Amino acid sequence: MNTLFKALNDPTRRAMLELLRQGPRTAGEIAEHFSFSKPTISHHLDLLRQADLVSSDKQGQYVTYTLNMTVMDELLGWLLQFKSDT
Amino acid sequence: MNTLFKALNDPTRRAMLELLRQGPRTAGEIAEHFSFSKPTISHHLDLLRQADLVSSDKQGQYVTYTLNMTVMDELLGWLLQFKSDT
DNA sequence: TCGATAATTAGACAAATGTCTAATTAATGC
DNA sequence: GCATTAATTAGACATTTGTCTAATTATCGA
Repeated sequence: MNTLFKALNDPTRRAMLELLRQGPRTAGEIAEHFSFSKPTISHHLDLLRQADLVSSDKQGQYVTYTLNMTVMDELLGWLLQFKSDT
Repeated sequence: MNTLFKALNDPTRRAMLELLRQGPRTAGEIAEHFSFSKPTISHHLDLLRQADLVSSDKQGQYVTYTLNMTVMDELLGWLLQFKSDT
């Protein structure tokens, strides 16, 4: 839960998730959408992966990142706990 | 959105929200539940207020904090955007 | 009016975070 | 084999964050 909120607590990473919503992308393709250096992008992607928000798959020299929704459900559950009994 | 995720990105603050789920509490009552100094608690409450996750009401020397769910709906909406078209 | 209580503000400080450049690893194609 | 390309790792650095103690503000009760 900690790593999840940590991963979400950055506008760039949230934008990455919204980009990946359109479908899997390689690290390079993701990097093109932002004006940060490749290592910075790589670092952000790493944090997203740590939170299990994305999965990565290496094919040749390319690494493709894919959105992983299952962990979002955990967040959804946490959130709904507040809505439950008002 | 930024202040919201920032506010949620701390276990103590999330625990505060869960505590307030049981009903409004004064700053002192909230402080009793944690082993941090009062100023630290006050600071956390301030961040929650900045994110509009809680509202504060001063009655005499006591300040009562109340959970405010409306902003959670914003987060819920952001979240559901991912669930929408899988 | 004054001491006690509730809470916040001010300021310091270590730890975590986001960014960069330089170096490294791994795969491709000639 | 070697230059090129994709991506990550390493390390540095400024900024932000979470915590503390000390000081301040505001209210209560006698």
